[in-house]
Amino acid sequence: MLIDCALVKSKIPEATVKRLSLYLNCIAEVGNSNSRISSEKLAKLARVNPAQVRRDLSYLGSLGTRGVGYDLSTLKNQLNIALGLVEGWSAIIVGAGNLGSALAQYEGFEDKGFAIVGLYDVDSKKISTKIAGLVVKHIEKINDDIKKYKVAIGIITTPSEFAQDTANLLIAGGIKSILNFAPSRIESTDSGVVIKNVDLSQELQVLSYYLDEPLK
Amino acid sequence: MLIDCALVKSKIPEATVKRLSLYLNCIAEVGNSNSRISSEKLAKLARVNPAQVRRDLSYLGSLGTRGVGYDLSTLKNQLNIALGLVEGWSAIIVGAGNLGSALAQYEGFEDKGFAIVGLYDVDSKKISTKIAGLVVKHIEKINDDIKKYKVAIGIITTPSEFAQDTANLLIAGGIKSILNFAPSRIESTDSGVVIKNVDLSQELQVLSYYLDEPLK
DNA sequence: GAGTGTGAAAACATTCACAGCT
DNA sequence: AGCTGTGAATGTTTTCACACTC
Repeated sequence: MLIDCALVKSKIPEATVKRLSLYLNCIAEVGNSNSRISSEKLAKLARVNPAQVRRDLSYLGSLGTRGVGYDLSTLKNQLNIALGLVEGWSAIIVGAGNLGSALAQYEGFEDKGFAIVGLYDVDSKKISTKIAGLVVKHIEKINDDIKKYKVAIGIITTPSEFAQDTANLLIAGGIKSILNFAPSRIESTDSGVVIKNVDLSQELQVLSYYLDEPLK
Repeated sequence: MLIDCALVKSKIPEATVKRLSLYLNCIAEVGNSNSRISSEKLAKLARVNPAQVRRDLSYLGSLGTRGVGYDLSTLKNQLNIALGLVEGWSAIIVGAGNLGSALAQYEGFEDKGFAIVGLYDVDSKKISTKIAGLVVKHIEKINDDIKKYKVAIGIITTPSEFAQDTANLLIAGGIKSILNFAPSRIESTDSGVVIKNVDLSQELQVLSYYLDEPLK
């Protein structure tokens, strides 16, 4: 039997993908005087089990050195590659209110290789003002910009009632994935488009459960 | 044998707790002309399996009626009770920038029974201004307010470099749980305090993984 | 000696499938 | 007839424990 490879990339479990992103954040803060890190140290930073770290990283190949640990810069690189953060995805934000403005200047995005290339609204008071280095544009410019900047990701921070319409607009414009921060859930009208609804109050509700019943 | 009950509350799995919060959001949007909902309908709204819905809700007791479904208002009540959203937790926000302002007026919070009772900063330009009905106060007032309003939850939206100091301040003030939206991770200096680090860029990174490798 | 990489075991989560209630 | 509640089956994730490498 000859080949059975190349195209068969080992799928990384969803739970692991989330932690890879976590690991990247954890080591971002590690001083670069240390050029190495062990699974135990990383586990402590990420508050997970060391075996978990090793298992997760093993999906990226044999990055570590037995008896030594993982080389920090190699690890950063490989995590970035695995998560597709080296492609430099472009994203746009629809809704220039507080949440949109906050995300536009969120330190975490640019650091991770996401370029926010546009910020849109319908409010004429906001249009042409500058937020986090971006000029707010009218939403009707969106279609052109998606093509022009090859935008892959749309971030929705409009009021709830406009979230679905905005999503439809983005999908019609050819965007491939949407992150919705509005509190109402939105649906994809096109199965090729990935939609992620982020519920900012969910974490608070989960916290509430554990506050309420510490015995459980 | 006599008792073996009362104190023994059946623990709800973490994955279920998250979905309970999701279900609550889904049914919030259902018109109240319908007084009932079946596991199948709710499953469609939440995009999960109907059996999942039934299993999850069964942790709250036998809420449904066979052959009929779940009574909507009972369901809402029970979800609120299970998640501890009826205690009316008070929360404060530290950091009156865009993110803090966005959260202060986030529709999702008040709806879910969280009262934001304070908004703090150190910037004298912001102090005494009004955001979302709240007067921004200097952070040195925090200790008194935590006691006065019996604040259970602290929300951190400061720049990264001040997040840990802010957390320490909140913990010293007697707060029981912290939600950190700053992009750097913070640690608890007191094991009795629950800390949740929310990484707004994580969802984007996960999205990036799936954009990058749709084959996986 | 120190720390990775990974089979095998254990824990956890989801889904099926159907008995049982209304 | 319709839909819940739940044992049992299946699938996924975490953890253990140790052979193996540097």
